[in-house]
Amino acid sequence: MSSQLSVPALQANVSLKEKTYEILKDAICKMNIYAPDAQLRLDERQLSEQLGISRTPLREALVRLEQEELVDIIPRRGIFIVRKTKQGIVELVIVWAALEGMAARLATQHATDAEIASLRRMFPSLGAGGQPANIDEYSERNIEFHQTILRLGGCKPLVDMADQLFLHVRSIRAQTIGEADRATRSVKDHRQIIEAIEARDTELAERLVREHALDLAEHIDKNVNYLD
Amino acid sequence: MSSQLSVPALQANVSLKEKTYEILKDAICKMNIYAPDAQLRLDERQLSEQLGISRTPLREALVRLEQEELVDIIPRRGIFIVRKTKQGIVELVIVWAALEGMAARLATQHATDAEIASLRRMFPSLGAGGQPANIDEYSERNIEFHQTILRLGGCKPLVDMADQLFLHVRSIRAQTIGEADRATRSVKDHRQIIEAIEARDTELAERLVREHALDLAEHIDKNVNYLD
DNA sequence: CCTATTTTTGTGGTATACCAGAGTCCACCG
DNA sequence: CGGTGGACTCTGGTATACCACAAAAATAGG
Repeated sequence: MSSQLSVPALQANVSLKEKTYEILKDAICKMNIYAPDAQLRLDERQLSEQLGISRTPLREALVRLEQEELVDIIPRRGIFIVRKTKQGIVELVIVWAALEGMAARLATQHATDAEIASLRRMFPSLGAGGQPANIDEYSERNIEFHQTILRLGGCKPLVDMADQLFLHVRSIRAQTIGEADRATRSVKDHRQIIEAIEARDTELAERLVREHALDLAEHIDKNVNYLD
Repeated sequence: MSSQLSVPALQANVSLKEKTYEILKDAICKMNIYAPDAQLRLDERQLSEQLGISRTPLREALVRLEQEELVDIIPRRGIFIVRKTKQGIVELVIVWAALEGMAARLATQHATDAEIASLRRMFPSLGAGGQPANIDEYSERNIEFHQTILRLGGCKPLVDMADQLFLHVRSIRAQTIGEADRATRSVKDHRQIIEAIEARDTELAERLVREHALDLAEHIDKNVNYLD
């Protein structure tokens, strides 16, 4: 037996407004807000009952979500989950391209060799011909890859802002990643990006990362039609 | 007499939490938070009295400010205006470089000639040798110039995020703009940037804008010491 | 006189009650 | 039958009272 008293964490010192914020954010991100029958309206009183809390911390959580443009609070009308338009999502991806491009730039200048090497460990299971064996795993690795580049830049606000953008793009991502064509191309792009960063080629790394993201933006613009 | 009934606007439909948010944001941005004797602590109850409102809308305003990292709410300790570190500000300027660079890129591709021409009207009064005649006016025009580039990109989140960053950098900006040397150089940079955008040279415009901003970041890093 | 402990006080956190405006529905009137 | 007016209701907005925890102050013990 352990000689230590192990208590089950008991993270009670996080406020209700914080927990509520996390729960709601999670719930909104996980639901398919583009389904035709999606329930976009949130009822304060009903929600507070479901959560077993009063309206006060709930409202503070909602204020945060409103600021992140996840919900829209219309006085005396209601609280609504925001549906992004296609153009809105495309614009967010463009911003992402700018952020990740800058991160890649910084990574070539400041990241250690060991950090850069970690990028290579991010694609373990590729089938013959270089396509990903498992699409779900690939999707996870893909996200991880981009977040790692952001992190290697060593610039915290860059990471934070990209994470924020990611929230909004997540819902659409699953739809675009499915095409085997894009996945194969994506793997190739990623290899080139890694090589550029390894070579400390600042300009090339930035350009490749930016173009990779802008390519996604263009793809969404052309091929996603179930929005709007 | 006018044939139209002119009502005095009556913009009463903005909530207290909104007004409070604006007022506080403004107040925080205008105060010198780096003064040694600066009062960084905010008292909820005292503030609500001063504003003539209850704590509820005030707290909702504070939640927003916390999310923008303008204040830090520490449970059962207090609410504190956040002092950015020098490195923190440098990082924000780096992000800015990424955003404005992307905006310049987009501007070369999508902005109309008329829109681009508006950039030139932004520097009316230069003395002999190209230095700005009036440092305050120059500072205003400078800000306007950069915000215009952001706008010409035609990508709303780019503008919004840059505005957000601007809040945090504003306090330090007045300090760095003063040096005549930098101002002269800045004017030259701006002219080159305008020319690149006019020539629709996407790569050059992006590079010049980025380098201009990164140059500011470096300058802050090297020459600003009254922080920390 | 110093230190350890208890008490007090002050802070943000939460719950609740009430308010005001917008939308809805139905009765009334033309 | 149709349109209009008004009451009703439902929503978020606001005010207020109370709670829990932490820091500070007071006090007891050495």
